[in-house]
Amino acid sequence: MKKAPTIRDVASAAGVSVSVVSRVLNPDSGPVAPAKRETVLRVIDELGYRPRAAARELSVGHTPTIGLVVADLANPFFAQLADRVVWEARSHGVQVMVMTTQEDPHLEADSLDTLLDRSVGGVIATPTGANIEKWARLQALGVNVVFVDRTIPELEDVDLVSIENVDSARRATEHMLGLGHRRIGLITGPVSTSTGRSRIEGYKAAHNNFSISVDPQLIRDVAFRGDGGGDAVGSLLALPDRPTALIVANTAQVLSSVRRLVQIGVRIPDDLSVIVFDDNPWTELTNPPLSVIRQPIDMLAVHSLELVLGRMQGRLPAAPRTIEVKADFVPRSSCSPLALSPIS
Amino acid sequence: MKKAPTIRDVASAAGVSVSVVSRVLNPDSGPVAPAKRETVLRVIDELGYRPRAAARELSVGHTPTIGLVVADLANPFFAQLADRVVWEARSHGVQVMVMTTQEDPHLEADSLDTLLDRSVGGVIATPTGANIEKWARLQALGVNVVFVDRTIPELEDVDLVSIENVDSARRATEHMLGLGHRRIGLITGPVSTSTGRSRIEGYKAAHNNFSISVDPQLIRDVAFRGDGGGDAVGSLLALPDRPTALIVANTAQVLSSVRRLVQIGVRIPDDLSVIVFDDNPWTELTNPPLSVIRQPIDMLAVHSLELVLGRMQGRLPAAPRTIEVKADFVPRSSCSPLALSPIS
DNA sequence: GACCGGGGTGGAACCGGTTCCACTTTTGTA
DNA sequence: TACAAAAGTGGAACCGGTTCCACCCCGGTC
Repeated sequence: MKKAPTIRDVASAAGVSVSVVSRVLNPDSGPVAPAKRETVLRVIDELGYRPRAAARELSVGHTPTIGLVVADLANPFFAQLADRVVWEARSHGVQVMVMTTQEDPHLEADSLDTLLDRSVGGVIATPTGANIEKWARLQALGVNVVFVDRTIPELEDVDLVSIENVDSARRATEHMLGLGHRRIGLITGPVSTSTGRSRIEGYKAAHNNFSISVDPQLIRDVAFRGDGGGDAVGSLLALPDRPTALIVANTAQVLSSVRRLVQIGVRIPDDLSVIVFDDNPWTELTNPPLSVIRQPIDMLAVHSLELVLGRMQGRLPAAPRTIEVKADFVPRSSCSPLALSPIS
Repeated sequence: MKKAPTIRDVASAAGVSVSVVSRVLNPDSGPVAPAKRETVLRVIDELGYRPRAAARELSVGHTPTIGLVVADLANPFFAQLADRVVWEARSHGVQVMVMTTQEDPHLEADSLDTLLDRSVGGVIATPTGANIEKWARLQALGVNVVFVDRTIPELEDVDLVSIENVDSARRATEHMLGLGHRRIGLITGPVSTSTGRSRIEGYKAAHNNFSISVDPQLIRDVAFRGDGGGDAVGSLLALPDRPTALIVANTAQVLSSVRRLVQIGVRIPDDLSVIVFDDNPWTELTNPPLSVIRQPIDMLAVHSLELVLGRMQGRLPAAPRTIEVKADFVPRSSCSPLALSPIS
């Protein structure tokens, strides 16, 4: 438990000044004679010296660190996103502080304070939708903010990386309509979120294209947390004129929804055609394998990191950027044409 | 982008010295007249002042931060563990830096360096098994290390939190033996890991209890990364005298293994009885639902955090602790008795 | 009335880096 | 050979907190 050597220890052991050691540590910060550089490097190695991040941070005013604020690591979508972001960031020499909000605005506010205290240069986040003034403050203090997956429309000047939500929902819906389905249930995120609204928009657009009117009863916007998906499944199937197809467009509620379908023994696709958002690893292990809208998580991670690092290095125009990546529709076996004359 | 106020700004705005502000910030560090405390708190609020973590860290020499080093966040087991640890830590006012190793010793070494640079007080990790001297160095520098799930036997004085690996594997095996199975495949982690060895030990113990000899061909220790699980499934089923039961005791390879089973159309449990380690959310959505050994992730998280925080606060005896928590066997529908006269 | 004790306060050193700047030495060129 | 430019170096201030310590002032005690 001996204490770690400091830059001054290195300097005196190498017979040079701290300035020289610092310049060896940070190439391009000034010239060092090759011979001394050698000596210093050797001493550093011998002593096992490592510069302390806090000291450097204090003096330069910021850290090569970004915050990643997601709702819930237990959700595979966020977990994979986090994995990719951490991984990509490392290859850029950037550390990531992962924080979870559990969709709770208070926890989100806490996380932001923490990140602020740590002087992170940027934040990648899936915002809960609240804390608008807090996000604004963060930006005012020079922290670069990139939202991923969802956004807060009230907030200007924020970069956004997401999938083409409207289009993805439209395609899924049109696929069902094309199979002859006319009553299509939609389970999506809260209308208070941008994704919730966009996906409903896509759903309606598809109906519009097919000149079919939309039954509002079939649209369920449920919270990300809790068991809203399962409950929505229950109540949709209890409808007098129950849907023959279901689109689960709420990533966090897919598991809950599918679990309920399995529990009540719905036969897929005979009783119900199903498309879910997000290609979790298990979606092809169910019986039958589920057709999915696959969010290209790698792309989301890469682009958001790109944006936040780009801004941190000031090599991006000031105007906020919105990057929408295409989501693939992966047909598997959970959708079938509507039987021409269903039992009625 | 105005710069954030410092403690000196607060001090002069409140008409007191920085010492007073600091004492207000850290109660118990000295007396402050109630009236001044009020003033200072008001000014802090007005200015939106927040102490910078780096400055404090530099001064006190350590941070209320721990590192969490796991193999792969995309694996639900680690993701949930991380989620719980982050969550629990926050309630103790402790930040968590999540790092992933992808089972790569180099990346692990990198992560440890980073954590060291940031002066974390403790580390919770699932070690790759390498970097022994690096772990030792970390400890020598006063960083408290707690391993979770697996350990490195060569390393003394490290706390460990894991499930009862030997016992869990033994119970799963005995369950199969009790159903009449005599050829039971085992897919487990590398024998270079403690979990790999323990689970093989349990498997053998069960056979011993039933006075049945073990066929080494049926034991496959495969790497955590890659597609070793699927390959092992393939080769086990290709055996002339193929197993009638399979235990997948390699958490990371469960998905790969089950995917292969589904691909080649093995009927479970008719063709093959199956038990897998780890109750991923999807294990009850497969057809049929899988019987699992459920690792109590919450307990693992709580205990490891408890240990690391306890050590950081110096309120634990010096001797290393090993905490083994019981894993539940959750029977579902993927095991059946061996048919008395199989096709032969 | 002298003395002691303690609450309350501010000055200043310190933590371990970075960076500016003044200074010396080397190098290159006329 | 002379002299400017460039390379190399070290001292010291600085980042923003914490903490030690000296000091003041007040009340209580003999």
